[in-house]
Amino acid sequence: MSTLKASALKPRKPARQQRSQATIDTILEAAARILTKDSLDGFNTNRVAAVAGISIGSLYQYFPNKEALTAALLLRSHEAQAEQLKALALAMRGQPLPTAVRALVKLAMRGQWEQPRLAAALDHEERRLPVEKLLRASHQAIDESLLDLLHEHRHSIAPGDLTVIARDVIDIAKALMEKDADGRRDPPVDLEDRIYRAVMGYLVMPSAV
Amino acid sequence: MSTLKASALKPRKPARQQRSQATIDTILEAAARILTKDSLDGFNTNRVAAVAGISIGSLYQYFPNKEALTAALLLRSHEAQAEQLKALALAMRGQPLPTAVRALVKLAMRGQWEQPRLAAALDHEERRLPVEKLLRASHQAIDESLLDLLHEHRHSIAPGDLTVIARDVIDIAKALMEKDADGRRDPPVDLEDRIYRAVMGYLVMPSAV
Amino acid sequence: MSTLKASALKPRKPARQQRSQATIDTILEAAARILTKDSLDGFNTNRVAAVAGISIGSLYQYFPNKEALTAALLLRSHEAQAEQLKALALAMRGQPLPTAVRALVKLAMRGQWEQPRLAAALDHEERRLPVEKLLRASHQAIDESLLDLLHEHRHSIAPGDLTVIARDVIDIAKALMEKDADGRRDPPVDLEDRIYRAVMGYLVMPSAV
Amino acid sequence: MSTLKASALKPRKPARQQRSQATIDTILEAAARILTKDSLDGFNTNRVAAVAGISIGSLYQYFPNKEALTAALLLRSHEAQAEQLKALALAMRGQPLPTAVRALVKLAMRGQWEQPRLAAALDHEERRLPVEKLLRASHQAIDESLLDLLHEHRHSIAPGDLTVIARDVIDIAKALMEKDADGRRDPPVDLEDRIYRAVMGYLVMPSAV
DNA sequence: CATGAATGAGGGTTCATTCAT
DNA sequence: TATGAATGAACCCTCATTCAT
Repeated sequence: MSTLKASALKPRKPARQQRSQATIDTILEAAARILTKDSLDGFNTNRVAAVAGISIGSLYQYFPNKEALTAALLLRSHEAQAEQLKALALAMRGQPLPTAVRALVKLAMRGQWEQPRLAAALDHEERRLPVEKLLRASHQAIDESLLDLLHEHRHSIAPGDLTVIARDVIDIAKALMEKDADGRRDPPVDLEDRIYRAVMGYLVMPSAV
Repeated sequence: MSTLKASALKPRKPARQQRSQATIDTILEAAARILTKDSLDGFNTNRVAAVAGISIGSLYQYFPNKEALTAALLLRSHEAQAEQLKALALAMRGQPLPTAVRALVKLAMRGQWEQPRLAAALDHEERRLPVEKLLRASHQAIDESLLDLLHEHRHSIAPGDLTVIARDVIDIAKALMEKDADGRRDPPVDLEDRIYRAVMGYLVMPSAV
Repeated sequence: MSTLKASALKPRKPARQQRSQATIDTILEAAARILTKDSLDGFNTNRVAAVAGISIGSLYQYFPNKEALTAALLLRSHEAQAEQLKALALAMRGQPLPTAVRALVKLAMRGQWEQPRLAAALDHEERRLPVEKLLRASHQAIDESLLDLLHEHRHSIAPGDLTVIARDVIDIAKALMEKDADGRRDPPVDLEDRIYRAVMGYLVMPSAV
Repeated sequence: MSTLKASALKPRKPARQQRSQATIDTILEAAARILTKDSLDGFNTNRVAAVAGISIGSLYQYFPNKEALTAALLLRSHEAQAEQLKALALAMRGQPLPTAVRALVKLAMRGQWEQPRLAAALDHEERRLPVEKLLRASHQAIDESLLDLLHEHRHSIAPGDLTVIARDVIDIAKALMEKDADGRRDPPVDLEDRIYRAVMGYLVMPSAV
């Protein structure tokens, strides 16, 4: 119930030296590994430091508190997604909408499926922490790529704010994946088709009756 | 990281006197209130007892551990949903599909919107706890009502396992609501339309291209 | 670490009515059963009441606190032992010492072995609680029977205070049994012989070199 | 009634800095002091930490749970005993049996008498906890020393498995001491003689009539 | 800078005992 | 008298965070 200030989420130092950056990466990878294997249970700073092979004191040298560490993880994940999406949008230029959506779904599944617990945990933390400002740039980049992807098909898409539509599409895809990902080792064979169906349906269907 | 056994989630007593049942209700209401206001942070047994105005010992008379309390909350919520859905399915018999879907969306929003944090917290806990068996009956009832709702329109719906479709529809609706519900006081005006669009789109769109 | 007063160990009422006595017996039997199966772990008043099939309130009607219940159990056990010993002493009159000691060992083993956990728990509690006064009569009766048993052989026994000798004999026998009884289902075949040997050795051996 | 696993009894850290080892010693000494003064009542982790002058968190850095602390105490005590016994066995080589037994009794009394409640508590916990594996080495060392002590007198000792005999001897001595040690400040004057008598009697007396 | 020992507030749970019905 | 709901002190234990070395 502790109230957090967005300002507390910034990493502690600019880390201009490459040794620092390497340590930070090690920490973030350790954190990601723990979340991947154990979800938010078992995700504590002492454990992260241990898995990273550094002392707990060092961890706090780079992150002023646990939330900042989580936020950094979140930022990293969003930046990676933004980048992938950007590449995808570029590659799909000139392709028909179904092809583009298929590719989008595949991308989403690749990211989410490999580490369902990590993805779910990050999602959860994104809601809990005041990270809006921190992630704004990534969110915008993601929005832009999606707009880029959708804009050339805007005439095949039912009317509506394309940005909102883009975000909804992401959330719909995530929801279906999270549900099915839970404990399983492999995704159900029909999952990709169902997500495709949901996304395409949403895009094509007019919202008013 | 503690591993839980499903068997530990059962409530403790059959509650013979009505005083007991009243206490149980008080506890569950206190728990729900805390989750509504503070989400999972601040949801601890001592606080629940304090808010309920009872001693911590009393809480543990009725629930063998915190998880059992959460599970009871979960069960209660699912049972309520199942009941509402059943009534809805009955009322929508003979109505055209769009009308039925509209009604479904309105129902979902009413449930979710009033207590978005509670709903999100319960969702999260449902994934974390081994409650499958406990909730099986409710899940089945929900499935049946949805099937009931969809079956008469099966010819307007793209082919696929209707049960899977029904569940996906629920998840899609939930996802859009959770995202928009987060901190806000009132739902965005267009939310209902967007959910309707997503659900109808999923129902109508064939999954294979 | 609570300090106990011997006066707190008395049962609450004289229990002149036979219904009361029956309830008391039920309670004591439940307590004994729990100690037999689970040792001191799991020996709590609520559980005793539950196993006895009465309410916790009723239990406290007959025993002012947990210690009083334990004390009653202890008394009962000592009284039974005293009685058995008395009978044994009588039966062994005129028998040679080895025969008497054999019989004594057999008796001890019968009592101890059947319920090793109960016996150990009671032993432990006897040391912890201020029950000396309460058990004095039983202790005296036991001493007397042992004296009775030993006195006619006093010329075969090494010199020393016969009462002290009698008590030591009991403790020696108990020690060997408790050690061997621990988890096993059946006593080692040689246990009786070893106890016999220890007891006879102690009796016959002069203490000074 | 909680079931314990032997694996949970290991200490937590290897204690790299000497500060750690000092803390561990402080903790163990505090624990021993509490058991010495108050027996198992009042032996709780918070109190141990308080008496040790450290925080409760520090205690749990070194011992994963209360049982592990108890086990460490047990191990320490057994190791000390093993060492003393070894020295004694060495010193008694070539001495007549009565001399050796006298020395043994004196040693046992010194250990037990000074801290009768500690000794009794440890005995009790040794039965309750799954420490067999942990203490195996110490037990073997003790057995060996006793064998060493007894073997050269095997012709004066009644036939039987010398190891079993050695253990019985220990148990007999302990039993007499525990009984007499209870609350008293000083041991009864005749205690040493009585223990000597019991032990010698057991050694010399043939078990079968 | 790195280390890791130390801290202690916080939170889950038990169980002897009381008391209104 | 019996009942059993309610009480709360007492424990066990975790983990984010600090700070002396």
